[in-house]
This record gives sequence, structure tokens and C-alpha cells, in this order.
Amino acid sequence: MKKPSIPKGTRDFTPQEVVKRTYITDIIKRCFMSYGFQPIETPSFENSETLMGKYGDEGDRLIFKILNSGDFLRKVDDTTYSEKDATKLTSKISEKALRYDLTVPFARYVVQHQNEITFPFKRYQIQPVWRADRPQKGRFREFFQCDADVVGSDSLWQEVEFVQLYDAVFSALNLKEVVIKMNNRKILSGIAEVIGAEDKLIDFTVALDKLDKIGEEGVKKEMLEKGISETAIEKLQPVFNNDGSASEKLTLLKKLLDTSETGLQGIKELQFIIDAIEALGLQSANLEIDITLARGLNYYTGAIFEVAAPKGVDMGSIGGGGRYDDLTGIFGLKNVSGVGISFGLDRIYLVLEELNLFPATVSANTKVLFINFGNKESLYAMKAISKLRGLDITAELYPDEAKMGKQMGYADKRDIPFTVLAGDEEVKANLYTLKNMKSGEQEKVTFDKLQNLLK
RNA sequence: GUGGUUGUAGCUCAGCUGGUUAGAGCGCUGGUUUGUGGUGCCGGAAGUCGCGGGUUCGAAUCCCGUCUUCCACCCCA
Repeated sequence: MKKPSIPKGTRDFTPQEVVKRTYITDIIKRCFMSYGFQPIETPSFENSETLMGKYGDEGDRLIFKILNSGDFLRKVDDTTYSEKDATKLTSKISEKALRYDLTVPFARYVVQHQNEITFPFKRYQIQPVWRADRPQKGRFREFFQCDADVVGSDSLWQEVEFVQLYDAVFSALNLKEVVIKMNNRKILSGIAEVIGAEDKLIDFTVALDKLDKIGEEGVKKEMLEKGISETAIEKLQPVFNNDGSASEKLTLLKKLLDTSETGLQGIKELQFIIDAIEALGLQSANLEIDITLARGLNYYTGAIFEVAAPKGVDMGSIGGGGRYDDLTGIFGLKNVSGVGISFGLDRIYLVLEELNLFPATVSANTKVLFINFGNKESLYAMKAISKLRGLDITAELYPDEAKMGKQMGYADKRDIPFTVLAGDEEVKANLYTLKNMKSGEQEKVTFDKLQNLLK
């Protein structure tokens, strides 16, 4: 018999893992709700046309397609079939696809429910998404995103709130010194404009984004390869030396972008957010301007966020987000601005694990195990167990009349802190012998005393 | 999608240049004065060596393919 297995990039979660994951999502949910976000859920798969073309070519490749039901090949005409063109064939044999992120389905949701929604609409959503990527550290083919977005407001106060929200969540998780990096798409457009590379915006930003990875020379080389002129790259020089304070960076940018209206607008937006956060303060996160931050999907138009784990932890970004002026436009609803952020649950988990930041109390364990001495004694035990459960004390009876050693061993292995021994003697006296598994001490007590000791 | 890496009992791994019934630790299980676990002692079960081909008298060990793992690129949470 072949051992069963799961597809690559997917995982089973043990009880301990689920408990820890719940700890994270509970905190995120609590923060989301306290900021006024409301939960929605969307289907795990969508019509292909909803997803395809929304994430770029790379994205299309990474979307899991679902085969049509029935005798789907019969409907393919012979020409398409013999051409062996995957893209063409796919559209004929697959009409549904697994959710790739939560933002596009949300945009679809907003358009579809526009008449029931009161704008601005703040929603959060915590669900799995799927990508046909090649797995590696912190990268899975099935993973969870925790998104909070607001649509229908252009106000920069939303951006300010999202910075606060990031800070609130990571502070509550006791994950200190995360770095919230912020940039603005308009600044990037502005830079491309003033150096005369507007038509190469995407190549330009993708290359710039790699600065901390491949260095200044690497970036310049890549830009040259992508056809960005040498004179243009020369004009970029100030950008490469951009490690001052926020205000220094902004001053530098203002000089560089003084001929670009778009660029200046971006600076103004960034300035607003920085000023507001400076006045309001953050608990434990650091907010930084990162001009090289370009990641993010093609639809971002304003602010771009990315959260990096504290220094010394080797992990990709643990959160990201931004402003998109016209996301719902692709589904026919114009002029609705949206801005949102996402938390990468699986990566946050890995970071907390690495830094040992899960509280010891994170466990949903049984408090007390009653030893099984036989049916008569078990009935006596069950009566007490029911009463304890009514008092919110998790209690259980060992189901079989096994040897004591085995029953104690079971409590031990499951880290159950107390056992109750109630045999013939106790039943007669209407008492319970409570044993503390850690100290080994035990005493014979009444039910009242028992419940008090277990509280 | 490109390049590399990994795969041996439930888990972590050993197994030299191919040579008889493939090992260890932990775990599991049974026993160790049958109302007591976490430490000791004794015994036991458990692997068609990821899968499929090939080379060879003979392969866990060499070759090819495939899947999986991890890593880099790409991209991203």
C-alpha cells in the first residue's frame, strides 16, 4: 500500500499548530473589528474570467485552473486540440479557477453588491488563497491571507489608519520593530517621467525594487538591459543614495521631481501620512519611506505598503498593500477608490515561531482527566465531569478501563495538568482524589473543593 | 517556468569505493509486587531503502525518468 500524501506546497496542521494559528487570526480579527471592518467571505473558486488578466502574465500562469466537469474534451474542436496551445486549450476546458488573492474577488463582490453596500465600505476577509508556484521557505501553494480594505473613499486618513492597524496587530502579537515600508506609485511614475523612461515604468520599478538584493550596480545593469538609457540612469543617482530620514528623503525627492506634477502629488500624499503618523505615534512598529519599494500589483496607483519582519529574521514580506484608484473599474464600476492591506498569516506564524513569541498559555488543552476504574466509577466520574464542563472547566474521562499506568501516561503525554482518581473508596465517601501531574501531589477533596482547585 | 538540492522504520539520521537476513537514537508496544505517569531495567513490533525503468552475477549504493523536500532565479504573502 502506497503511503498517502498531500500535494506539494500544501500542509496538514496539527492541533498545536491550529491553536497557534488561531491565536494569530484572533488578534488580527479583533484589531480589524476595532477599526470598524466587517467580515465577508467569497467562494474558494471564481469564474476564470474574473481572475484571468488581473495579475499580469506571471499571475495568469500561477492561477490554478479547474477542469470542467463531464466529457470536457468532446467540446474542443479538432483544430484547437491539435494545436497544443495551452492558453487556447485552457479557456476551452476550464471555466473556473481557484482564488489567487482576496482583493480581486473583493472588487467583484463590491461591483456585484453595489446596490446593497453603503460606502465607504470597510471589509475584512481571512481565507486561503492558492498559487501554482514552486514552494520554498515561507512560500506555499495554499496559504492564508488576512485582508482589510476600504472602498469608496479617497481620504488619506485611510492610509493613516492602515499604518496604525499594522502597528496595532504586530504590537498585539508582541512582534516588535517590524518595518512598515511605504512608497507611492505616483513618485515612481514621476521619477520615470523626469528621467524620460515613462514607457518603461514597469521594467524600471521592477529593477529598482531589487536594490537591496542585487545592489546599485545590479540595478543599473538590469535597467540598461531593459533598454533604459544611460543618461536616464545617471539622473537616478540621488535615488540610490537615499538613506536619510523621512524628511531628508522627501526633500531630495522634491528636488528631483519638481517638474513632474504626478511626482509632486505623490510626495504630498506621502508627506501627509508621515506627518499624521508622527503626530499620532506608533506603539512598536517603524515607519519608513522606501523609494525603491515598487512591489505590488499593477493596479496600485497611490500608496504602497510592505511590512518586513524585524531585522535578523530571514523572511519575505509578512504584509503588503496599497491604494488602487480604479480596481472595480475592471468590473464596470468606475470611480471607486480602494485601499487595503494584507497580513500573511503563514509567514507571520513562521516569524513568531522563530522568535519564540507564542505565549505559553496558547493551548486549548484539557484541564483534568478522570481515570477510568470501571463502569460504576465512571458514572460517578461523568456526573462530576458534566458539572465541571458546565463551569467551563475542560474535563474528560479516559474512555477505557485500562491500566492506571497507561491512563496516567496518557495524561502525561497530552500535558493534562490534573487527574482525578475516583475509585470504589472515593465513590463511597463522595470524594475525589485530585492529583497535580507536575508536582505529583494529590489530595482527597469534596466536589466544591475540586472545582475551586481547577478554576 | 529555469537551475540546483533532498528522499532509508512514526521522527531524526547512519549505511565506506555496488557483495550475504539494512542499522542507531528517540517514539510505539509488552513486562518490571494489578490505585499512579514523567527517570531506570528487560523484551517486542516495525522499512519491497520515494516511485518506475535500466546497467550488473548482484543496487539503498551507479545511470535515466518521475514525484517530493529545500534553495536560488522569476514572482510574491
